[in-house]
Amino acid sequence: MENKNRYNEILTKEGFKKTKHRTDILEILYNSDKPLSAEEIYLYLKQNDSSISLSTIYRNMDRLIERNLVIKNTLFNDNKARFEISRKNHKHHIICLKCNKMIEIDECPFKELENKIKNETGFEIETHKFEIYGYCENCKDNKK
Amino acid sequence: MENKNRYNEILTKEGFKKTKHRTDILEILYNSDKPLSAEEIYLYLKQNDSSISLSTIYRNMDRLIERNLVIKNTLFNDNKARFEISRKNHKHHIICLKCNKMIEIDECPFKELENKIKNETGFEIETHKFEIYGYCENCKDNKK
DNA sequence: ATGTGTGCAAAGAGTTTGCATAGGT
DNA sequence: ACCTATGCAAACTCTTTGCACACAT
Repeated sequence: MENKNRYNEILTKEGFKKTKHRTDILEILYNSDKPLSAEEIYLYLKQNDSSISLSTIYRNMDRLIERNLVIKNTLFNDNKARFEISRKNHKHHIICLKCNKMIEIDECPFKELENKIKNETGFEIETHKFEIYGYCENCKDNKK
Repeated sequence: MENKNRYNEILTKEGFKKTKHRTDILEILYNSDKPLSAEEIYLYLKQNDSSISLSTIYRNMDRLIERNLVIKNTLFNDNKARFEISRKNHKHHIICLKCNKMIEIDECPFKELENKIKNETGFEIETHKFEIYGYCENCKDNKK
């Protein structure tokens, strides 16, 4: 956690109060290379001598998502929401169907495609989701 | 529902008993142009003078997914699972963030990318998800 | 001082499970 | 006859909400 003040300015501008919980959540997501569930955030704080209630996490997520500071990710198959920081350069992942290991995919090759689809459908495009699923090297010979 | 026997052969081969509920579910998904939630399937049958319990739907889904006859889709943001028939040529969609209107995207341009990622990560790739989100022509001037 | 933020417990929503009965082979 | 499939109700998991108190501005 190098810079606890990373989000101070933005929080003020967006009308948020700067609370410890809010900055904690944002820092955890900022420093994570993968989307985290509410429970994962909860446990992280617990293991680092802090404490927070799950309802506080969910309530903050709602507001941070509204202001586009956080993105809700439902790409796993366990019906559990995960959250990630909204970054200028978003990332996609490849996810192991057995152990849930995730590796980032560097490129996002969808800019052209989005333009094409915008023209064809008249949609105003906000975002997209793309993830690949399979079995990682450790799991692929032992899928069950 | 043109052909109630579409899945009979497959069901037998996969060790399923041919029950009315199972073929109903498969036909509904087969004839739907979008993924359906368990409740949507439940209501569809109810409105068509049939009846089924939600647990039956969920139990069937688990088994049909195991055999790759059905795909679980978690790409919506409401933490509700949706199910779709597994087709030879899968489709991607663009989804309106307000009214949930979906339009199919014709192409699936990810075959090359999958090969590249397979080589880079060692993953054995099973599938991928890709959807685009935005506002359709009707909703884009009135997002709230 | 005011309004926003928080914890706790309870409520909600979606999904899963145990058990007795019904139905397919 | 056997074993799978189903309905019902209860249990479970994740998320949301009401309320009283705490904290940031």
